[in-house]
Amino acid sequence: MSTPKLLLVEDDTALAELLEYRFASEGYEVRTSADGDEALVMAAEETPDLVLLDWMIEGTSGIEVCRRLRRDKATAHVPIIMLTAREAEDDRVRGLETGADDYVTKPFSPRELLARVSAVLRRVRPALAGETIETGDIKLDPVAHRVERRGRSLQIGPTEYRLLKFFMEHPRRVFSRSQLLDAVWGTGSEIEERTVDVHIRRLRKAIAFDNARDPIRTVRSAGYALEPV
Amino acid sequence: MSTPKLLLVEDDTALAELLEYRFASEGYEVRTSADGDEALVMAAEETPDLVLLDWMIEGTSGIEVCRRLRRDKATAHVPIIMLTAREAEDDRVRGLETGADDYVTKPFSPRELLARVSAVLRRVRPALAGETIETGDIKLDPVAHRVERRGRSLQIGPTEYRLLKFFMEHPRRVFSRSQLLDAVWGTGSEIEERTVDVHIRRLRKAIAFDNARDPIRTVRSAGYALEPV
DNA sequence: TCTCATTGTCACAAATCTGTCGAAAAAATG
DNA sequence: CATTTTTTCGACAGATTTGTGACAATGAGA
Repeated sequence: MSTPKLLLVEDDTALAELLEYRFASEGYEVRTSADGDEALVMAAEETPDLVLLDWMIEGTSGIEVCRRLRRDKATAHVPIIMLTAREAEDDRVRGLETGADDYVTKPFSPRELLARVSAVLRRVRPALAGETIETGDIKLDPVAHRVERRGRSLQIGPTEYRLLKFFMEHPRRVFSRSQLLDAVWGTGSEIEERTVDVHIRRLRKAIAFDNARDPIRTVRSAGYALEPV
Repeated sequence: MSTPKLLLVEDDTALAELLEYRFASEGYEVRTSADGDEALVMAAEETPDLVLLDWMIEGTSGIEVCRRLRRDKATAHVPIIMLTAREAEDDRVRGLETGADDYVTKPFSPRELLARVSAVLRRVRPALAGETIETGDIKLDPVAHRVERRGRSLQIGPTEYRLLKFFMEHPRRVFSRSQLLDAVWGTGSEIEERTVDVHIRRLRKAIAFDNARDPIRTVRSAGYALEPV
């Protein structure tokens, strides 16, 4: 899974370190700069997934950084959350008008900022916020109805898709044919149990990949299970 | 340009009226409800573009309304801004975790809320804010009502235009025929579902380009999606 | 009024999916 | 090793779903 990359622009060293630590421990990759111009260079070097921008930094002002980020095509669509002083409503409004996506007023708790960051990422890049299911090397995006393995997208039929999705929602667990019929075909479907085998085979074929190991395990006289590769 | 539709859930009548007035005069279409359950019904009737949700309402609580909005497929992706009391940080964090996009703490100025709403809409549906949207090599200018691909402008009918615009506002996502009917033709239109197919074909034809890949993906038994090329 | 673009439906063709069989293969059993 | 049980595999006909061309109705603009 890709770890979201944050760019933190904050000249209060103590606060910066605190945040860096918290975000890192939540699985984010954080790069920090205390200076507006330096931050712009860093953003140009490696486009971050989200920018945390203190409004009151020395040198190039926050609002100017925001504007320049928006102007450059590479960073024009990177979400920006600004960190502002509580009182300055004007700043906040101006920030939103300039193109920031959001703000958090100081003092804030790291926990709150985390929730905010994740909410914004969820909006902008669902895949980063974990709306997709990942099992081993298979990724399934329910919103886009798309399945890929090792980055390559797979061609997969409707029933196989539902079957795979069900398996991925409950990895490692063994399901009997009748359980699968209930879960995937719907309760009370009058379908031959053997038919499940056929769809398992079709699913296997659909997700087969070069010589990668088959992630679907047959449990003799019990059913099938998906084992993350 | 289309006027953004807001749903305001607020049981403080005075505040509700104030906001209604302000937003209306800024070109928004506002529907108001003082009650959670009623609000859910209203949202189901006509999907709003954004929900303003007071956290402390009588009856069904704000958090519950939020959760239910998220659960229903039709409203799952409608942005929600919650209005909370200043102190309750826990509520705010919980709200963001439940799926709200944003919050504003009371008391707030209408001006600030306006900026916030417009920021969220810009992020989620740029076309509502009058910005041009770009998806892959297709560019759509909602103000000029023009579409171009790789610099060359495309001839495109009204319905196909709305369809494309909707797709471009939600790239990659799969929409069923009935969702498309609701979104593009308007709720409750009594139109044959298969008609969507025909317009998809017309749209495909309109945006076809030399031998460029067709960006509209058919998802069998599910619907259609726009994939950036 | 006439013209022309647009719209919603339909019917048919094409593509794709589904559930079942029976034979072959593989795994347990004794 | 022979037998029994269970799973895999290939094939196929019927069913669903989607693509496409044609057409009549509608309505805006000349």
